[in-house]
Amino acid sequence: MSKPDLSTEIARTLREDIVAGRLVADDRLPSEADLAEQYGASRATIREALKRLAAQNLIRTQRGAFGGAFVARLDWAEAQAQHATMSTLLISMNEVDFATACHARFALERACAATACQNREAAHLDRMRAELSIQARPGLSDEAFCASDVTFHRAFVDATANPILSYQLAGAIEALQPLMNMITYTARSRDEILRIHGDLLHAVEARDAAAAEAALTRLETYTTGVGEGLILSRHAARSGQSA
Amino acid sequence: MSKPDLSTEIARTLREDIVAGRLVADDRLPSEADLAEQYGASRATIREALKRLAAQNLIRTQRGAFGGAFVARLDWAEAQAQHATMSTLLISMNEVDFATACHARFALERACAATACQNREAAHLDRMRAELSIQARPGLSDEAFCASDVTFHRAFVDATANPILSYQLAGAIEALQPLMNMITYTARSRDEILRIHGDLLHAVEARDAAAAEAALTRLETYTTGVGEGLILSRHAARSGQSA
DNA sequence: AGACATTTAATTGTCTGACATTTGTAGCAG
DNA sequence: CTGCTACAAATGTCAGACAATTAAATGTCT
Repeated sequence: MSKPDLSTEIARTLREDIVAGRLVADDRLPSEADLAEQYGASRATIREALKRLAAQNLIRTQRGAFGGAFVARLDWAEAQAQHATMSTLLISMNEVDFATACHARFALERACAATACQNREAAHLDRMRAELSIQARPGLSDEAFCASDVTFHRAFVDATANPILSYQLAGAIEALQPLMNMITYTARSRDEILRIHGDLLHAVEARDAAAAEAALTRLETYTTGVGEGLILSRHAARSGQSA
Repeated sequence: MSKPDLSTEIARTLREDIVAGRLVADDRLPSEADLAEQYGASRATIREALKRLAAQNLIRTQRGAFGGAFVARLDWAEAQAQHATMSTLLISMNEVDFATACHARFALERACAATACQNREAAHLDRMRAELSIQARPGLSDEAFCASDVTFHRAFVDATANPILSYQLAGAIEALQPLMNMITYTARSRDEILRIHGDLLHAVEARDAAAAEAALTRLETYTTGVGEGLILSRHAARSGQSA
């Protein structure tokens, strides 16, 4: 067991104080000078520890008189963004194959179906309808179509009115979107997607969970199929080139 | 738009290089001195930037000759732990009520049922059986029971053989466990839990997805019920005291 | 008294230069 | 070939200084 760095240790201590609730949102930490004295470290070391916490969105700092480091009020949106980038990295680094990613994404989204059908309100339906009409616009760029795709699905999971589900799902959907885009740009048929999105909207509107799940399953099947086809043709092209 | 700190900017630049794949796992970053020269900043500032990246598990540093900062190979387990602590904080800070947390947890876990039943192997069943027998031990401490509970459910989601699902779910399960524990310590009947766990195991063994989902739903209903009861009794106690 | 300008003090952000510590590599001795 | 030593390249830490920022206190004018 190698001894960790001092700054790492200090960061760990402070982090535990926050996670355990000994330091609560908007509490002010001692000034860097005070912390330095308290931990018997130099200001530079303390600052490195604080920067670690800041990178994890556990604290925010303010300059000037009566400034300092404050325990951050971590909100859902911020955490979601962080979750999404971490998932993105994870997926790209571990080279998850498309079928696995696709399966996970829709399994998770199906988990929202029943709750979304139960709790959806008019505003959610409106958001979904708005995105649907955007997606139907002729001449829409691929980028815009994909962005609207994400928004549509986020509106769907938000309809669960469960912030935990929203947080988990929206993070996952955003993280997997680059993979999805990759195939959208080349091969996805917008008509088929639009049809399924419409079915999903109507299912949620009718509070028909089974139909919503069925729509998502169809979307999964379709997307997986397109992806597989692409990979096959790419393999064929590659072996053709390398031969 | 206030200008962000230099160290923040440098961290952002390097992070983008990593996320965009311009720097790839195990690549070595320039030394702190080189980076300082390159960015026109002092070593201290560079170090603060690097510490931020280290806190996000994007790089790891090695001391000594030919040491330095290397792009980290982010693995599932590490990310999962980070995901779990972030979720824990989020839940405690936003004071999610028990019913919402419970519903989200089981909705997500049910999302795994079909896949787990399809892909489960003997090893997964063995792990689940082992935990089940631990949970049946008389005189088992509450802490040990809860720990085994977590392990049991993680074995279940691992049976999906889908690392993305495992990552998402295990993070969520661990994050919600403290809330679950809170009620376990006081009121949960182990017999009922054991019975349902047994049913879940048998459903997975028989590859019966519907039965697995049903077991999870029963567990959700039971847990939610116990939680509600506790909250009610607590409210009653509090109003009794404060009156 | 009230509005506005100025000073002040506290605090973070950055720089500089130094030294301590760690660790792979090269060279040397046996 | 093995083991020891010396070296060099990094990161880790420290001390002290100055710059920049900001809220509060103080002063000033009307």
